[in-house]
Amino acid sequence: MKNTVSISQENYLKVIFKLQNEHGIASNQSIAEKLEATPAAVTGMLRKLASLEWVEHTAYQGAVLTAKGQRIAISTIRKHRLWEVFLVDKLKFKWDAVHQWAEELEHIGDADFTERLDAFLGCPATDPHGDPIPDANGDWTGNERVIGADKLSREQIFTVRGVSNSASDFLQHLDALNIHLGKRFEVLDHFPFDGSWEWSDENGESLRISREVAGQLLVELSKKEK
Amino acid sequence: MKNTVSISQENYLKVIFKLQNEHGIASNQSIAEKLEATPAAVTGMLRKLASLEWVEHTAYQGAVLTAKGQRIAISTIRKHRLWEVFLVDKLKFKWDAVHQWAEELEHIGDADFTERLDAFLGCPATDPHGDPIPDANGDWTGNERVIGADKLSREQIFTVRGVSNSASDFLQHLDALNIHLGKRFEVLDHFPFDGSWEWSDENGESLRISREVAGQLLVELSKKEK
DNA sequence: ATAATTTTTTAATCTCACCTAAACAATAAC
DNA sequence: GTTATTGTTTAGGTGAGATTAAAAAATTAT
Ligand SMILES: [Mn+2]
Ligand SMILES: [Mn+2]
Ligand SMILES: [Mn+2]
Ligand SMILES: [Mn+2]
Repeated sequence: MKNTVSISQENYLKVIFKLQNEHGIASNQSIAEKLEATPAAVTGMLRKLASLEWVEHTAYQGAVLTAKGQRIAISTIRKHRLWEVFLVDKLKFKWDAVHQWAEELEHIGDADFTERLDAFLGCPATDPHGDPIPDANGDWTGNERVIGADKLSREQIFTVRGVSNSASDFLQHLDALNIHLGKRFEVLDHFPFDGSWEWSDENGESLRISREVAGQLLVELSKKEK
Repeated sequence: MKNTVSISQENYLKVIFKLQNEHGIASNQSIAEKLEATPAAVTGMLRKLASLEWVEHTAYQGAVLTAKGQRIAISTIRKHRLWEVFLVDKLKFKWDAVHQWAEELEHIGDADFTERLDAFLGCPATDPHGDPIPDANGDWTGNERVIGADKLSREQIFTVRGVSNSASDFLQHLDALNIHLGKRFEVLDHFPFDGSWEWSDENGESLRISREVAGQLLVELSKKEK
């Protein structure tokens, strides 16, 4: 009766959780892509997870987590993000290098371990990419005031709060642009031709931002004053 | 050609390393016991490790690590002990609770990761059980002055430096006796009848130590003065 | 509505690490 | 030096988690 969850199962539950939040249901193919596995492998695992009552699987439709499955997924995400904080804050990794290791560390430790880690890190609210860290009960509050940087208008002042893409090539590009979480900018201009932007930072230095970059940056509007 | 080492393989190499240091060669059965596997499973893995050139396996004799195998084993031991320091120093685990987690954590991270962890922990020389932590090159110096507490004689003054058994029941027993690394004692008496001892601590409190406990405590003699 | 395409499932295999039981070597006992 | 005992290997098999290739269902296009 030891219903213990395997590493592979945790990875599946985590991916299904994220897909389900985006599209309401996780399709076989979308799961396969994220996990770099074949659709056939996904079918097999979904049957397994369904038999464990962690997902509900409707043939040819896709999968949705049960309450129990969601609990496991959120706990894994919590551990993933806490470890990312550890890697950046304590081990001084760059934010583009932590995902791979957190992907392994997230499978280690029980509830007690996780609470110790959380306390040691000072109970951080977000991970190095601005993603919220669920609390020990699995609850969390996303920052509701955060919007995509491609939704801004001229003269708005805003603070960078997160990224919707944590791939290292994107994060390294942000480093090259000297864009990091917590930095404030003002929108100087927007160019419909290519969707690009001109922003200025707090020192008045102006920089150009491509549509691709703005589309994956999450920002929070500031009160009108600078 | 990706010659990557699996978790199971690292566990085998680590166990073979320790057995080989004790007995010159690691027998099939001794490996099986430590890993809680059957001798048949060990034979299979030894064939695999031999084909990877990490051990030399002579049928019916036993296994010895190659230079490459030794490198992997020592690196795993280094990671294990560094993680144990992390768990005790940073996450405030008791020393009897860290082994199980370190057994998993030791398989995570590359050389760069390990050096960051080492630096973060302040390059500790020993783990929470007094075992030496190999350096990044795989070199380490055991404390040559350390002897078993069952080798002491009356009136000798000594400091507890380590344990030769890290099982949690033993460590918890030491906690109950209020014996910890770094604590100094003096030998008051030794009783050949049952091999037990009488020691006194620095406050003059005397305590009785069984043969079993003394046999698994590692101590360092102090200069004659108290 | 039928045909073409895409997605999912099934079926048959694979690898890894393990198991039990039987055969076989090496050691120890007499 | 046979015999008994112990240790090791072989043979056959399991289960988890993958794979490829073919069949089947769902979706989209004509
Ligand atoms: Mn993972
Ligand atoms: Mn993250
Ligand atoms: Mn291990
Ligand atoms: Mn230790």
